Amino acid sequence: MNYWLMKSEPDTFSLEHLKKMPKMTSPWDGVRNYQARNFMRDEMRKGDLILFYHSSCPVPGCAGVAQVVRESYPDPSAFDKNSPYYDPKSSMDAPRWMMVDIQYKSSFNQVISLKRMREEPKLAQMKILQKGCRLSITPITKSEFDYICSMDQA
DNA sequence: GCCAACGTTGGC
DNA sequence: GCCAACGTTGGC
Repeated sequence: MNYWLMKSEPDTFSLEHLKKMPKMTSPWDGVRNYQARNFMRDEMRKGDLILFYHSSCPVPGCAGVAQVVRESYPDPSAFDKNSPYYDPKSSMDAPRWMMVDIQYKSSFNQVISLKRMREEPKLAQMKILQKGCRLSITPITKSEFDYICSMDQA
């Protein structure tokens, strides 16, 4: 099993939005970055656990946990001319963009802020903390995942 | 709103 | 294939 951190802007799609969806599942569409696509296409497996991270908001940080429930398939928003994620270079025959479906698991009692994460030497290797990292999906280790979950009790 | 950092594009 | 220009991300 793998562990991931996935960023979302809560104004657009928050963990609460995911929780309120029927069946608490949602397609993770609109990713238009090759590295992030490759992670979804090649490495994400059903059952993988996800730290759901809120970015571009008053308190950026980890809001809770979600899980991969469907492995990668073509992102239909790339075919939709009316979608902001439309990409004319992606076709049904040769889909360029892939996505997965994720499901709500749990919310932390309080957001584990980016500020707190930076103060933890054990988390220093996380890509999200590296200067200039803009990747919306990054792999994390089980120990990083577990450690952040444990910070919720502290 | 600013701006550093990064990915993508496109001319050559 | 290089690289300058551009657009986007995201913390502050």
